[in-house]
Amino acid sequence: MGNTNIKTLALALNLSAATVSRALRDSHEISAETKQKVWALAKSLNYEPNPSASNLRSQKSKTIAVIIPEVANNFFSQAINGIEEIARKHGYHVLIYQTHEDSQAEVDFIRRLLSGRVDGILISIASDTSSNQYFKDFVGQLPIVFFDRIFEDIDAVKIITNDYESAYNATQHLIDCGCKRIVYLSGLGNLLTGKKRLSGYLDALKNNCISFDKKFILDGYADEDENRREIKNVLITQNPDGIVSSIEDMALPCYYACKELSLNIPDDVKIISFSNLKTAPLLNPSLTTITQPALEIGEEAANILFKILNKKDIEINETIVLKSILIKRESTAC
Amino acid sequence: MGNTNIKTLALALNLSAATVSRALRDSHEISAETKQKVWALAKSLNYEPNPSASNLRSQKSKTIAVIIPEVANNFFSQAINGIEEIARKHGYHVLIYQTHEDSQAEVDFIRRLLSGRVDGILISIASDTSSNQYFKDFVGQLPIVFFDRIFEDIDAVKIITNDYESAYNATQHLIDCGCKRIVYLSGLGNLLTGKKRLSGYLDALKNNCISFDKKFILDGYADEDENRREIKNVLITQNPDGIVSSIEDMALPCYYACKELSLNIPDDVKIISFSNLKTAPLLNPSLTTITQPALEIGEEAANILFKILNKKDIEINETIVLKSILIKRESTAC
DNA sequence: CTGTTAGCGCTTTCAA
DNA sequence: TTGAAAGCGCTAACAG
Repeated sequence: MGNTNIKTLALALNLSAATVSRALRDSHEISAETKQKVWALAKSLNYEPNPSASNLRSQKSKTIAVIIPEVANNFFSQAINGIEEIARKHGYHVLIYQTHEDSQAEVDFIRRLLSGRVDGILISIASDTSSNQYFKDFVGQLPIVFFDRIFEDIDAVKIITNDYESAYNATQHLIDCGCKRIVYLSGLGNLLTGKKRLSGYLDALKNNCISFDKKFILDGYADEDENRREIKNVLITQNPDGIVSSIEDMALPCYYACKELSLNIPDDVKIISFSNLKTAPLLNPSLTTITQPALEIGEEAANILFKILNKKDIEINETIVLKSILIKRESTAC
Repeated sequence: MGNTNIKTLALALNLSAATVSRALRDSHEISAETKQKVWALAKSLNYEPNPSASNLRSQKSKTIAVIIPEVANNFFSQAINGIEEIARKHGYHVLIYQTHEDSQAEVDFIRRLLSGRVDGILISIASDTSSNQYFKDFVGQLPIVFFDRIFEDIDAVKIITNDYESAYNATQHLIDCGCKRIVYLSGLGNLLTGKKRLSGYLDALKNNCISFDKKFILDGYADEDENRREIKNVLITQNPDGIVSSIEDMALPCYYACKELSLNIPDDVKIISFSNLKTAPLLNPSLTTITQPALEIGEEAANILFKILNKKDIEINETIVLKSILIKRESTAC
């Protein structure tokens, strides 16, 4: 909108547009004197280069896209924070796209982004996404880094957390606290994340010779009221003394359900949940949490993307695993 | 990146670039037959128009910028959610910029955005921002809508919440519950938001003839540990029976401080806080909250911006006030 | 060290 | 209904 452009500057200084352009980019083939004059005028006129023109010419957008299920989510908003930080350092701009777990929206976003609007993509795939076929087609067209919700067999860098281990440790923690009947609140079942967490839970049970009934597993992720009813039902019929919640959104209805049934937490039932709600364990010490390093995941993902953009050599289908933090209760066990 | 462009299509179809361009935009001066051919080929080749070229030519970016203090904040992430939603509906893209409360960063972002990178800006100003002079200069250069953290005397649309009323009601609520010594945890003191909240608190005290000591007001927003220490000190020296926290980040250290001093909440001290942590009042019923309609604020702000962009007539310095929700405890009072 | 020229991909007169 | 041509603002060969 600032209507001063290179031509304006060139005209005012009796220089050619090319010289002005070079001076602005601090080219070594321009005299110090000329540079000073150009910079001074540019500054006084609040000149800002037109990005469309520059991008069109250079075939670079200085912009990356972040495609995620939701912004208003503790994990993703922290990840964006990290991403934005790193992008800023590199002088890049950050576009945000929410899929709301809709894989069709996801595909549409990506297709539109293949037009040169961005130089690279950071993505955490929708839970709804069933096939990686589409992704396989477009990986290679544009630098892309998957984070948290990834495809396992795709030719791209992936950043994940140690979900199997975390779920295993969480379950082991409950077992160590004396739990015998441990219910698992499932979520993101389609995704690797969800599968790994489930395996961790199952293996911990198995390795401790704790009996397991498939009724201990409750699939969720519908509406909250329904989840609460379902959980209540499990609490009544299975009478668990421990609960592992694989997603934050299930922990809360679980908490309510316990209250409704006058089950004391953690005396009657111990709850442990994956959650990036920083304050959860503090506001309510009975809710032990496994927290993913969301900020670091965002930073790492962005750093890798910029390495790729800068053509530093990168193992192109490297998988980087960061560690979640298990926050236990301070005082009494669990 | 998709290297098919209008020229490719034109060549393949024995048409001119102009005709293809018109066909793609469904111009009425192109025959149905030609349009079909163009569309078919475009689809089969996954053609996507190059936005830089299109933007350069049309002087429109189909992009808006959101400038906020932090993404990883319950209020702002929900607001972004609303903004992204509306932008999507209009076929617009959303750029995110975090100021981290640094007004210099804020100014830098805006200056760079005046280059045509975006068609409009949605902003919630940094608490650090002292003067609106810079903003006065650039308002008018680019459509801009202020939300939540605004300048009062600036010639632009502003979306805010009823902060005075909310703080007044919150304080009144505590008074109705029998509180006599009500401490106020301050934040965002530079901003209108902070000032209004403080006034609401003060007026409620005054109108109820409740004694007030300036020691009842605690300024915060440094590091959390220090806040906790300060609050602890106030709890000891002022012996309050009620606390109004003007920001979410002060409520938590306040909660800790009470615990450390073995003060029972809400029996000894009742806490009420501004907060967009959806689960706060549920995880811990003793923490009553005033919740801003963050999603709606985002939607409203974006809607107004698009009205401006579409040149619908808009009262250019209209101020829209949305209402916060006071979530009281379900069971016993306060 | 600086200028001339061409062109990135698209849209839009203007002319046919 | 279609085409030719110009130009958005910037950059990069190439020439001097």
